[in-house]
Amino acid sequence: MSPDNKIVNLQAVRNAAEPAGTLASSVYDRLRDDILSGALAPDDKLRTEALRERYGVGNSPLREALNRLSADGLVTREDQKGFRVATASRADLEELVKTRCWLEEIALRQSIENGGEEWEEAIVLQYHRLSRVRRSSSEDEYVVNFEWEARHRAFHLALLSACGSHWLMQYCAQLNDQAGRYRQLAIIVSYPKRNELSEHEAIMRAVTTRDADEAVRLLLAHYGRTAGIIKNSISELGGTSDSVP
Amino acid sequence: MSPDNKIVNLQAVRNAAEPAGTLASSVYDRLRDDILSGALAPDDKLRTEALRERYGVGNSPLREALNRLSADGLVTREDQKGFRVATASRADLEELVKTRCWLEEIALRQSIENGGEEWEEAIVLQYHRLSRVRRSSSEDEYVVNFEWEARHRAFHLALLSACGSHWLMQYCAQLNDQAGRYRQLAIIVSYPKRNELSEHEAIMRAVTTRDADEAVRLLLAHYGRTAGIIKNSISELGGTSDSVP
DNA sequence: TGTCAATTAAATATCGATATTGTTCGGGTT
DNA sequence: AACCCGAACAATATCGATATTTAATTGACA
Repeated sequence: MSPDNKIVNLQAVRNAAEPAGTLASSVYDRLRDDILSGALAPDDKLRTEALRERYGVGNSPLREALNRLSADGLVTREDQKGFRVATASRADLEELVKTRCWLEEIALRQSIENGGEEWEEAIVLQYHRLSRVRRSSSEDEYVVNFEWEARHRAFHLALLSACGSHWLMQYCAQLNDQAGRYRQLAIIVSYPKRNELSEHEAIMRAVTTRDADEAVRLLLAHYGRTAGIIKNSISELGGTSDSVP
Repeated sequence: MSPDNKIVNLQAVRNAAEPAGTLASSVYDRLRDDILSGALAPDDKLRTEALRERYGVGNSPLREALNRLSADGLVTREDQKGFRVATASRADLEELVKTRCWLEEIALRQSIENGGEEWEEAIVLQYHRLSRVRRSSSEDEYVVNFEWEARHRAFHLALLSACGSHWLMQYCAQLNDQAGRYRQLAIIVSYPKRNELSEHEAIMRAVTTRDADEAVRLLLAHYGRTAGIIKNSISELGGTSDSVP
């Protein structure tokens, strides 16, 4: 009956560009984008009053969205004290990258072992889609391109999608989003010249050749390099709270 | 300033026996217990009307609790259709155990590598606490003993607590809870005679000796055995919906 | 008579305005 | 300077109104 709005369970896995049947879901999506894109800075306190005005909604849907986001680890919640954007620090980033490498190595090896034709084709498809959009919306300066973000995410998740565990997929998706937030925070400082596309292509080749060791090596190097760039380009992370005044 | 109610972020890591400052948190705790103990059966649809009456609260706190639970994967949510208790199946159980073994092996090895005195002592302490309570509240038949559940959880998490990643800890805690739910679902059928305490003791010994391979072997065997028992004692999982009529 | 479709009725989720409760911050007192 | 009190503010809870989905019933047609 319902067309395609039946997302199973994992809120974190849903794609960004959906009609969002309920108002709460819509606010969830928009807030999520604002946090991931850095429009809402780490540690900003999220006053319900301000947010209601910002998104033009009532209390209930906003609160619901915030609760879901706190589940994703994008905002923190404290009883009687409200919500704030999750903090960001060098230590957190290192923990994040470390965890991501642990989990994605497992997921990737499992996928290579178990994945069928369908899985391989999905990767090729997602790579193609990724290669068709530019990283930045503007030519001159960096302006976040949500389409690129979505496709980048889709490509990386496709690599892992045959791991055989919904749980692990969900976790990887979550860590992926967190890493995306750090990327946005850092990229404002330095718009990288690195040709990421070739790295993605190399990963795809190793994967479709079923060379697990090589694929893992490339993937972890990919993350390590990104993490290095981020760390270097960030003097200190934290609340430059110039949003939602 | 605030005494000790400042749980960082992970709702899933919090202990069950807290004052719960806000109503929503209180409902969250109670609902969680009801699901983990099997009082609310898998796939039961959670009608807000019934639940509001059951817990004597209004709409908002209930909805908030449900949203948090859906983040923990204990309930599922679908736009415009409400909430239900997460389903349970043999396939899900296998996926769960598999994932748990992957993640806990990493966490345990890391902990053994990085953990200090403090960590070791915490394990010994938690083991002691676990050994002081009975599995069942009643002598004759099985009646869930929330104190045992809490300490069992604490012991297992203590093993992993030096892994160096909040993320990984959170995931392990979540999978732990899920496994706990299956244990409850199965134990109703067969109250096991197995002496779990000796297994826990063996794990503790291997860990405190820093014998990583042996510790991992024991831990995974522990989970495998439990999973086997559960699978055998369950004809078919699913809604024997005799709760919340 | 049986099946399918359409319509209606009941149930349930969503939403926003309002009321309550808790937290924070400043001024005055010991 | 430390402490307590009260006013202003923010978060949380309740309730009533609206929109949506699920089911049930009816009517038409094979």
